[in-house]
Amino acid sequence: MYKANLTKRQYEILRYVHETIEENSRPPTIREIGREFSISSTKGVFDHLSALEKKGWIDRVKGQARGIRPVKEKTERLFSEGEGVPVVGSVVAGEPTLAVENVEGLLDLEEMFPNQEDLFALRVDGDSMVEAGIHRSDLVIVRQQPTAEVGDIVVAVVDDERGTVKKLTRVEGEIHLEPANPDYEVIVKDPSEVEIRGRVVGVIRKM
Amino acid sequence: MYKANLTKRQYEILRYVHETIEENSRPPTIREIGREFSISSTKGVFDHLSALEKKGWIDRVKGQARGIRPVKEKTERLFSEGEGVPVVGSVVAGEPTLAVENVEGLLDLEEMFPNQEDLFALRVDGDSMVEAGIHRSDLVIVRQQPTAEVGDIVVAVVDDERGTVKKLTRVEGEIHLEPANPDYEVIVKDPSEVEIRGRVVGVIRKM
DNA sequence: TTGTATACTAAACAAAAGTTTAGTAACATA
DNA sequence: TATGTTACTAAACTTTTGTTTAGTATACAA
Repeated sequence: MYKANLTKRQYEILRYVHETIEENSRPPTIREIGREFSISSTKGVFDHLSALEKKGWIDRVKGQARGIRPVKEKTERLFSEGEGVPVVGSVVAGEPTLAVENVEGLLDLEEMFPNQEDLFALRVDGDSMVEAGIHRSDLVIVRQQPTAEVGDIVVAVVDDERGTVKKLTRVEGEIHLEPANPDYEVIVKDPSEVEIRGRVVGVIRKM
Repeated sequence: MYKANLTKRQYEILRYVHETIEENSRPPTIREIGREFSISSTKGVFDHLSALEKKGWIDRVKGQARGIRPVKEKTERLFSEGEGVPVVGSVVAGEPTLAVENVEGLLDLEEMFPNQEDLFALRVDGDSMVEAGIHRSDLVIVRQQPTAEVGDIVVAVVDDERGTVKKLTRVEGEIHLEPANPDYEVIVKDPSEVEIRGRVVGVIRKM
């Protein structure tokens, strides 16, 4: 056994198929694989594909040109070396930071903030939320919603002004939009005067 | 003219090719396109592909099965509706936040923090940098480097301990690792006792 | 009015690619 | 010792797929 119940040859061929799709947006033909690995008979390659299919790494569309379809999640997991930014659990003295043992996983930003229709990003232009860790020019990721819970950091529009990022609280029937910076004052409004646009669910900063 | 110098039919066929690749990891054959659009003759489709090629939207690998290769950037730009989180410039009263006019672009996290070999992400486990906007359990994006400039926020290993995130300064030949929290003390060390592992280039927080 | 682009049908052909049959050899497992 | 898996060759066969030829019809610009 080589890796993940595959033989070395099967692993190499699966990798070649995966890479060909990445590069050319289409799977290789049996003869292309044969050429790459110097296997003169198409049957030689065919057998490898049958083995890969049996072991659940690929699907095949019978009789069709370039009918190899790697099972996506499995295959991507197998060949994900170097794809994405690795997340390390801790930095320890002596060892190189990116030693394989230290890597806990890959940072999947698409997964953290997927293409959901109700998400948008807004660049922050004041410093009223610095103590909440939201700085000028940070991007806040906002989930669109017309209401929010007390304690949420929200994007709200008040007095026909431009939107502002503040912490939402309620005191005696009034809405308080609290900055996280002593230099700014709490905005106190009647609920009818505040339009809540969404709740901040993430912050991204590039320095 | 329909969109981007294409006829309606050409646009539809290009979109079908694009979507087929997205869904099945391989381009359609000429006959598959014909089936989709009820074009009984392969020549009908062939002509459309020739037109698309001539107009620079696809490349073709002559004589090969599924040899249609959409020109990546152009095609992706054309069909990128809804892909990614939109970045809005500001939130204005009255208008729906995600109105097309407000969208400045799409948040491309892969572009912000690309798969560069020297990047890694580290989850912050203390609160010593809160005043620099780095909170407990934030992910910091770190560029690996053995030295850094004064003023940089760095990941450093001191005294055989686990790595720590601090601001780097130098005073009279000594290295100061300054927290951004008055509850913590500055770490003062001889340069030989400090291993700098990298510089913080980004922060990502999910709430 | 002539040429060019678009949008096709129908049929045939050639090349590419998948599939099958027959067989060899090494190696591990029961 | 028999059985199954791996890893192939060689050759033939079938199907799929790309390509070409011949032709129709419409619309538009020079």
